[in-house]
Amino acid sequence: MSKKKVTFADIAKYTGFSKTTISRYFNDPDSLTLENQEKIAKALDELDYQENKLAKVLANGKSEFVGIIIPNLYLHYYSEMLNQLLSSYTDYHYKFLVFVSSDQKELEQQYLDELMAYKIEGLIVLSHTFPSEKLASYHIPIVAIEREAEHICSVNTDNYMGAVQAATLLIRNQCEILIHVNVPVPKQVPAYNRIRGFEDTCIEHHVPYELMLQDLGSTYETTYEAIKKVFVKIDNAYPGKKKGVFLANDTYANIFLNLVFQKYGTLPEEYQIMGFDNSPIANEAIIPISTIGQQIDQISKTAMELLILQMNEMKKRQPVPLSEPIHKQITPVLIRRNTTD
Amino acid sequence: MSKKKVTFADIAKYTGFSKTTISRYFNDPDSLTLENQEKIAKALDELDYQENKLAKVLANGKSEFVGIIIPNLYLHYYSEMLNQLLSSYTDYHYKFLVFVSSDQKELEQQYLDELMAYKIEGLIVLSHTFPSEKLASYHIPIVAIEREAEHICSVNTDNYMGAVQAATLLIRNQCEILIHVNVPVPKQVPAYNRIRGFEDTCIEHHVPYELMLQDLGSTYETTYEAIKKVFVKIDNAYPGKKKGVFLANDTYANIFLNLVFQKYGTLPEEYQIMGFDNSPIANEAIIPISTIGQQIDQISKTAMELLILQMNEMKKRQPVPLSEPIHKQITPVLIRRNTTD
DNA sequence: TTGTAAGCGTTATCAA
DNA sequence: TTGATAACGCTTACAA
Repeated sequence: MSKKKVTFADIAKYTGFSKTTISRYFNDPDSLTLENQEKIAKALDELDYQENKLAKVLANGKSEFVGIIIPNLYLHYYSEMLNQLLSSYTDYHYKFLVFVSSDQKELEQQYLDELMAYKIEGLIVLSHTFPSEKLASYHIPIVAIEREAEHICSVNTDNYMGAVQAATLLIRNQCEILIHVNVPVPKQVPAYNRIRGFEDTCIEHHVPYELMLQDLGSTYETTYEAIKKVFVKIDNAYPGKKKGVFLANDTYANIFLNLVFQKYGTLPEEYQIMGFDNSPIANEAIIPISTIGQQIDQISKTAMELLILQMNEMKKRQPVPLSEPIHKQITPVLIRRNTTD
Repeated sequence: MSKKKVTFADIAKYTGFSKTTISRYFNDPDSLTLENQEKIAKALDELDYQENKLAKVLANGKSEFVGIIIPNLYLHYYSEMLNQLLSSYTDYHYKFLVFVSSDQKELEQQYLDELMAYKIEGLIVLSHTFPSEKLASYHIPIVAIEREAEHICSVNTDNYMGAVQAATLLIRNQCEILIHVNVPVPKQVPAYNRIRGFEDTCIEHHVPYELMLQDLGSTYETTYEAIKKVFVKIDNAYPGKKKGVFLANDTYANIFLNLVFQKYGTLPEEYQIMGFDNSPIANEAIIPISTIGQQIDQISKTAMELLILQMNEMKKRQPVPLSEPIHKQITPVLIRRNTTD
């Protein structure tokens, strides 16, 4: 029974060295003779030593913890992002304390308190609950992903370019009218640029367009009904015209496609459909949907690099915080599948 | 600039109490007079005290950490399970250290080492990498979810009952031939019982059936091709017969449905389709797919309860570990949608 | 009701 | 290359 835990003191006693030397064995092994390294290694093994990182953290201040606050794991975008972030362990060995926010201010405040109490070295925020100003006031390394980030570093998809790519493809495919289906996005959130990019492209190419911005429900069922109304409206408004429909995400696009397919038994020539996100549903739809692929792996990688940059700075004796938050954009990729010619 | 962190010693000096009293203020406030409580509260506020849980843990041994090792977040089943587990913070205030396993033995060993080094109080395992015997050897509270768990506590969906429900519905709907599409599941994993439940039900009702157990690919594309072959085979083998097809998950079912739909332009009377999992794709398919719903919230809840049971035991002076691992089953629910009459 | 002092298991500083 | 000794910030007997 390995009841009592063995500590550096035990190893020291067992080998005749001091605790300091044992500590050195772990943190700077080359400062010991090879012979002594082996002695200690042997003792470690024989006593079945288990390290205690908490004690280490208390002594040296480096928790190797990164906090993550994420809105939900229901949307593929978020779960895949979390997946990528967690997978960065292989490269950096940071450990992640993960909280799902569900948008309650008090709860999220608790999360922040806990994260601070556990001495996280950095924080990645995807939730929208707190303004970046408040987050910045914690004075720890932070990176925001796809959210308002005036006062903190951030990584976003280049939403503008994504919309430009989508609209351009629809125009190139001879669509006579372009329609963008979206919710009324607040100006300060990054996704607002999808609307701008779409509009600018249509104007630039002198192509007629319509912006359908409205509440699109919050459950699948309500969303379905909302999109259905949108479909009926479009289908009636532009008979015989080639319609390029750019929907704000793949879930919307899939519903729209299903509605078209159910009415016509196929996807007629006069409909072109583009989604956004490249989530699985775009690929698994009755006809694989063309979409704008957010490069989640790139976003995650960039976010970690940006965070580590700041965390490394904090480890210096005289940390010089960034004078200005750094903002990065990742260009999305156009994924042509079967709903665009 | 709040540079130097304030500790109990500072509060003690400031208020004239001892560190012990400050500690008591947090852990047993009622042992202080109301007046002194207020004094301390005031000091805490004025000095802007930030607690340090790591120091606390080192002193009292209770990390409030639970480790989670999960195979991936790509499958909705896993991401939703993680979501539910993380959400249990609201009830129990355990913090979660999350790792995604990706099935590499060495990496997963690292995860376990880290988790032990951070003194987790308990562990939830969904990955299949290590046998339960090895996990049990760590002698910490563990709960396995939907995996081999001979030597550790576990929570599983009642896969047998799920398959019985699916097969029974297909039989009740007058299917003349029942087909189960699955991969060759190893006997020791819980999902094996889906096959047994299906077979037993068919036999009991004297309904002809076929088991199609074969490799179904590991990417969407290979899976699509594999299911396509299955579809062609079934479609040729039983012309004119009412076929009840029970697929091992909703992704398979969706592909199968798409193939049927593409061939016939609709779902013909002679096809009945059942999936498994109740993942979003079942609902978002061209026709909403009937499925067996895993009660992920129940599973998660039960898992946490089972873990907390063990963790609480460990906190006693004389912990008596469970003599036998406890295994719980959660009955899934039949979700009738539009692919079964 | 409050205080003293010895931990918890490391690392950091300074000496040797 | 190695060792004493004092942190790190909190808890917990044991005393008062």
